[in-house]
Amino acid sequence: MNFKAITMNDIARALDLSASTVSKALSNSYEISEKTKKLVLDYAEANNYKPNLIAQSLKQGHSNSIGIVVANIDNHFFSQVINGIESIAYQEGYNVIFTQTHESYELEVKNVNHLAHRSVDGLLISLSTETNNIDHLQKLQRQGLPIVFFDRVSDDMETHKVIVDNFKGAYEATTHLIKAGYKNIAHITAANTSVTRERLSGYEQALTDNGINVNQQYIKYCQHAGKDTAEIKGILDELLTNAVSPDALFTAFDRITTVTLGLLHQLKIKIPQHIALLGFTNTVLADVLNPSLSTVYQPGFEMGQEATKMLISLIKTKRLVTEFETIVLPTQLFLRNSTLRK
Amino acid sequence: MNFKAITMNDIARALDLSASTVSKALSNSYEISEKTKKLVLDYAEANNYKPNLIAQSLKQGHSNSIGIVVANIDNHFFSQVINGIESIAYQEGYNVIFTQTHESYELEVKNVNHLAHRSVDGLLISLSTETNNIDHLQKLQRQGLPIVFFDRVSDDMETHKVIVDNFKGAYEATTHLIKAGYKNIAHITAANTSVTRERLSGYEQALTDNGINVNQQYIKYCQHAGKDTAEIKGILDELLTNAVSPDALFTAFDRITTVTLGLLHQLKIKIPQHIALLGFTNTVLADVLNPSLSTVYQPGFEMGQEATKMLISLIKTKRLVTEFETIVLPTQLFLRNSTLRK
DNA sequence: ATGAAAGCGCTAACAG
DNA sequence: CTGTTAGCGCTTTCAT
Repeated sequence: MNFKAITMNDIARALDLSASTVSKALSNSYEISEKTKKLVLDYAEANNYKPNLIAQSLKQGHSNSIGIVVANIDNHFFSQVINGIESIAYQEGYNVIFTQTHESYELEVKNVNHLAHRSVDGLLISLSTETNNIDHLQKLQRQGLPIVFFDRVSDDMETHKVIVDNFKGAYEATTHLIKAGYKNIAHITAANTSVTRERLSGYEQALTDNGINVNQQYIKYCQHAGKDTAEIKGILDELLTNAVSPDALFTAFDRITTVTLGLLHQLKIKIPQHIALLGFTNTVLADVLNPSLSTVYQPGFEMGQEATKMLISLIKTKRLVTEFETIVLPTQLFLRNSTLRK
Repeated sequence: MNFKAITMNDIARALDLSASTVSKALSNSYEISEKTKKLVLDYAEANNYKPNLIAQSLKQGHSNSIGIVVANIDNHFFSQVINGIESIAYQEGYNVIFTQTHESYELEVKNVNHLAHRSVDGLLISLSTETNNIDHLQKLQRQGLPIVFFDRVSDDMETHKVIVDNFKGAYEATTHLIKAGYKNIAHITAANTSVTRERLSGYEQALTDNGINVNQQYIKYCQHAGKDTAEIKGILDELLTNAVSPDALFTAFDRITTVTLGLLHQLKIKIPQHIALLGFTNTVLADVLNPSLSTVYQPGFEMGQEATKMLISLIKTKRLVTEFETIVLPTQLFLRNSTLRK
């Protein structure tokens, strides 16, 4: 059982023409007579001819498709980014292939290489939490593959990037908690990404600016951005048995935020009476959670759009690009019941 | 700016060998001496050689990749299915390419054809709500492309299918509402899919079996499975201004369920006091919604796994397959506060 | 206006 | 053990 579609040679043979004539007719070349064009087009139509895109790609050296690498698609933020990417890509005639790293460095390398050597014309990537080393990307960039970073970026490569103002988003969130009367604000975040560092400094700066000492015992890292519920459970246990248990949590990643909410429920901890909760998440359910959840929202759709526009411009440029841009989008703070004034 | 990776010919030229020797060395053929193998392997390693998968696919007529078509990835159910698919596919050495139809027939046709002619070895598909006609799939099947349906299937094609027991899931859900004391149970569902019909009959049968008349005014269809919030808003308005306003809602699709919850909140309708809510959804947040949400859960991960196993077996079979199987997985009913006894 | 031929990168049958 | 050759389906010169 093997997929066999009709080819140009089949058409050529059937109509007693040459393959090159058929090719030209199909692409509406001025060299071909109207009569022949019609003949070919009608036959192709009638026999459901579709060009073999693999052969086209091999011949042309490009494929009109772009590759996407994200941590997980079952994440509100990333799925919004993907929708933004698609919206621009389709409009510009590009197809989109996406892959998940599941926060694994190994899978990231594998997927990146697979995409590159399946001849995507460019790559859009948000690094996995495990990734420290971007050799795999640098090699491809040196070979001429256009790469644009979004969300979790690396300083080790010069290219276009799209991020949100993580520092400001975290600063505003933390400041809100302080103004609402919370004093002992813990921070749960993912290990090792650019996003981690920026949000952490926003958190620390807000504390400092309000005369609160940064307590290292209140800063907790998850290895895989919240995929491991047990790990977050352990972190909460540590925080809650601390000499001074925190009265608010500021969570920095989508999955960490929602998992934390679930765990606090299981522990029968009242929000915000016992502990307030505010986190980065793009869930559309924030309003209908119990309690409704104060969130830092990231413009995922717009991020996808901007990154894609930049990538396509890189793809289309013939000359070497050496001037790169980093777009910084604003976050939005939505205040709901999980951070009601103390 | 064009991606140029090192090729086998580059290696052959550099080492003064022929391309076929290099090819054989790289695939560890018994024909090649250890010395030459080492020479080639080392050079390839040092120069970051990666085979051009496009060329391999063209040559071999297959690509070790499978294509997935779903409505939307930002849907808890579908993203779980995708994770199930990946788990089997990777293990069997296949890569996965997925695309979204956004419930559009046109996009479905486009994506299906794109995948097929980009030489995926097989296709896994859940139909869009708009799809009535599966010519596009039948043509490909006739040409020998293995196709497996999951979730939203069609009777118009003989092939392997994986579904859940939609009738039973809906029957149990409706019966639960009745037993809990609800009398006027409305049903909001998506238009036009196999899933719609099966869940609708489960709902109707449960009513009938309990001596309740089926009221057509209580059965409402959304055109795009809940993507259009305004449409659901309109439906709720109609239901609530009905002569006898329903005291319970049974929603049949993931997105419809969560959007309905949000809209009831906006309308300041108390759940379950004013209206109970129970729906199909795979959201992991069901426990922490307000109120916690009674749900019909579908084993998405397992569905993805089963479908992929079947597809890969079809791909690997050389002879024509004429005996097809439909796997039916059970749903699970989770009772929470949104359907508390009246 | 049409066709012959070469080649994209790779594999495989066949020769040596 | 290594090389030559042909060909996957398509595009693109270059002839005719």
